[in-house]
Order: sequence, then structure tokens, then C-alpha cells
Amino acid sequence: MAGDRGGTGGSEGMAVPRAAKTQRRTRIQEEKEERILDAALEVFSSNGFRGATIDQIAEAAGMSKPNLLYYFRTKEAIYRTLLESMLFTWLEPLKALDAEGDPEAEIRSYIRRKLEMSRDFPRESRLFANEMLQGAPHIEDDLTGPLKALVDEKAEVIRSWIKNGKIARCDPYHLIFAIWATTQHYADFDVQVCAVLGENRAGEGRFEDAARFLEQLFFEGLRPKKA
Amino acid sequence: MAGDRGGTGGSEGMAVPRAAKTQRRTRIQEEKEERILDAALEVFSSNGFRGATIDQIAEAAGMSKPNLLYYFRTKEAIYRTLLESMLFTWLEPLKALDAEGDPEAEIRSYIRRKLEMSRDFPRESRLFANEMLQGAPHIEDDLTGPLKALVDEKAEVIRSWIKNGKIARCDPYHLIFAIWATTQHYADFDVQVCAVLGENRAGEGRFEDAARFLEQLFFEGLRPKKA
DNA sequence: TGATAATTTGACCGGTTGGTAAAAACATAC
DNA sequence: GTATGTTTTTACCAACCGGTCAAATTATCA
Repeated sequence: MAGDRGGTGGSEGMAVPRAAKTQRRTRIQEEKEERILDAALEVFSSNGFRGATIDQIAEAAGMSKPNLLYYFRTKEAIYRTLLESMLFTWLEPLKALDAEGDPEAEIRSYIRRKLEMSRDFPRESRLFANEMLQGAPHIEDDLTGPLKALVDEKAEVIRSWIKNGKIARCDPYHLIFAIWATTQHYADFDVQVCAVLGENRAGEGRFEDAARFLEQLFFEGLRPKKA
Repeated sequence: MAGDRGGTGGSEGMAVPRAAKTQRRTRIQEEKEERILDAALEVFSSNGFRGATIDQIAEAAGMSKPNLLYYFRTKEAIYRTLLESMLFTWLEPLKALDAEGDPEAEIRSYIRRKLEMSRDFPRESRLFANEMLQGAPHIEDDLTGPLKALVDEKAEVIRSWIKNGKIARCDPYHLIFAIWATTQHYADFDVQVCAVLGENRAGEGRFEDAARFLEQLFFEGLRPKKA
């Protein structure tokens, strides 16, 4: 028989389509799910969870609404899948911050990588920002759990660098916040950045300018050198 | 007769209630409109434009939906009114940046004032952020018009300070972006900030810590002093 | 080929949403 | 009081939205 929804009680998984008989997904499943998630990223990231509609996502994915709902049972299932798979890659750069490396080089490359993510994955950044603005109702646990744990760990690394005199004394948490804020700004507030910069520097060059500026800001600050 | 909607063609104004006969608004109009705007700020700022419903706003304002629609003809009218009145106060601190003042003190106090706004008016900040995330469909013109003009003007001020050796050589536009990003982060990403800081420092003390950190970051950077 | 399972579609449903119509309630001036 | 204008309520609607259902279509493989 076709499909087995209707609360049969089994497979309360998540992104698994009705067809959980042959346990592994076919090529076509894999591909369709990916297309859905890509479309959903587009729609969710610019409208937020409540503002997005399944019809919008379905149309962006080039399929009918019931067809989409065959792969993901609910709108929320799509959203959660997206958010979770994103959170992982989103924290990669911070994970890569190496306690054994050269402090200044490590922070410098962290800033650079975060900025590259804003350039290359602005939708992901905006999705995340949208979720935050709404009070993170879907990922509160991740925030106080894995994310906090990771930040705590890296804050400790930074503190040790401070103790060794490798970087200036400062609050490591607010340092991390500042890096997040300044880099993600170029994805989340892209319209504003482009509007303000105008025709001249609004091209891709703005990311290079930003990188140059941020490296200077974070390491030298604004005070002029007393020559 | 009661009301005059129905496309009579007249008064295509905006926030003006049906009662545009006696040209000035009564005390009760003034008060109700304010209550609506306050409620709308609450709802819009945490759900975005599409995610917010008139019913939600009406309930938060303590009145029925049709009653609310008597003061503002459409959901969009409420939103636009809110956004415009907000944009003005939002740019006040930047307007106050004084070319004649001491450069370092001016920038320092700009950062402080922006941070205070994040602390005291987080809803306004989030409303603005929401609009930006969605590509600023309602205020595109303000962005490329008045806002760009103001930023251009202040960027020129900063450039002159650089020329006089008062602050380090840097891109004034990206400096302004960095100040916006770091300060607004504490309003827009409040959940994340609190989750990461945990019980200990998540109280109001976080704004003082942030202020201290940002002042150091912007003026001294992270490089340790060569004692 | 035919049996079987996977995928897609069109029609539909109950609830919500933005907004309207009309009349009732209230205030005010005379 | 009554006439006039303002504010509020009750009832309502058409469009939309998340999701379901049953049937039709297509892929898979013995």
C-alpha cells in the first residue's frame, strides 16, 4: 500500500520519508531532500520561521506541496533539520581555534574564516540570526548545552594566552562576541552595508576591505602609533 | 455617519484614523495610537513583519482587532509608522558625533551611547534587524537616501581625524559598521549572549563588561603592550 | 512481463489571517 | 432632551496556510 502515515506509531524519526521500509535512502530521496533543504534555507532565511510558507518552499524546490510533505512531515521538521545541520558547520571555525598555535595567528585566522563564511554562506547566517532574534525557541538547548560548552572551552584557551602575555588582558567571552558580531554583520545586514557603501565599494571588494579593517581593529585598535 | 472607508478616494494618508474631520487628534486618539505602536513593537520585533498577526498586536494593546484597525488601516501602516519613527531616534547618536570634539572621546561616547540603546531599547534594535534580514523591503529608500547621506558625512569627519593623526588610519565606513555590529549584537543576539555567559555574568552586568571590553578593543586592540 | 514498493498529484479540510460592514455605544454641543 | 460626530463591538468573509487523503503514476526488480 502507498504511504503509511496516519500515526501508525512507528518511525517517529525526523527527516525520514514515509518509505522507511528499505532502510537506506535512494538516490532520488537524497537528491530531493537536498533540493528541499536548499529551497527552505532560501525561504526561511529571509522570512523567518513563521513568515515562511510550505507553498513558498515547495515552489522554490520545484515540486508540489504534498510531494514536499512526503519527504518532511512538517514545516518544523524541515526547519529543525536545517538548523541543526547548520549549527554544526557554523561552529567549525571556533572548534579549529588551536590552543597550541600562535595566539595572534589563531585569532586572525578565526576572524578570516568567519568572514569568509559570511561571504559564502549568507543565507545560513541569516537563518541563524532570524532564530536568535525570535529568542531561539528551536535551539535553546543547543545554546546552553553544546554551544556554551564550546565557548567556555575556547574562552579558557584565550585566558591562558592572556596569562602568558601573548595577547592583551580582556574578557574572552566579549572578544568572541565581538568577532561574531563584526563578521556576521556583513551577511545579516548586507542590504545596509551595500546601500551605505554605494556603487563604488559595494562589490565583492567589500569583504577584502572588511578583512583588512577587522585585522587592524582587533590587533592594533584605533589609537595612532606615537611615532 | 460612522466611518468612511470603502475607497471614497479621500485622505490616502497613513496613520490618520477615519476621523479626520476635526483635523487634530483627541487625547484618546493620541493615547490609543501610542498603545498600539508599543504593542506592535513588541510583536513585530520578535516575529518579524510576516510572522506577526494583527490579533496578537490587538491583544497586546488590550483592544479588539476591528478597534485597532480603526486607528491604523492596515498591518503595514502600523509597521511603517513604527519603522519610520524608529529610524529617526536610531540615528541620533551618530548625528551627535561632533567634528569639533576630541576624536577619541567622540568615538568612545558614540560606542557608549549605542550600547546604552541596545540595553534600553532592545525591541527597537530587533525590529530594525528583522527588517534588514528580510532585505529592508520597507525602508530601502531611507537606506540609500538619508542614512547613506548621514554616514557619508560622518565618514568624512572620521577621515579628517585620520588626516590630522588623531586616530589610526582605517576605513571609516567599516569602522562605523563595526561599532553598529558590536553594540547591536547585545540586543539582537541577547538570548545567545545570556546563554553563553550563563548565570554568573548574564545579569545587567554584561553591559558594563561589554562597554569595558569594547572601549579597549576599539582603542588599544588585542596586541599586548611591549612593557 | 507483472508484482511490488516508491513517488507524485489533485482534491480537500479545519483553522487562521487580514480586513470589512453595519450597527451599537459613547461623548459632546446645543 | 436631541442632533452630531467618535469610538467600540458583533458578526462576518474571502484568501491563505499547514496538513491529510486516496488515487494515479512511476521506478525497481524478479
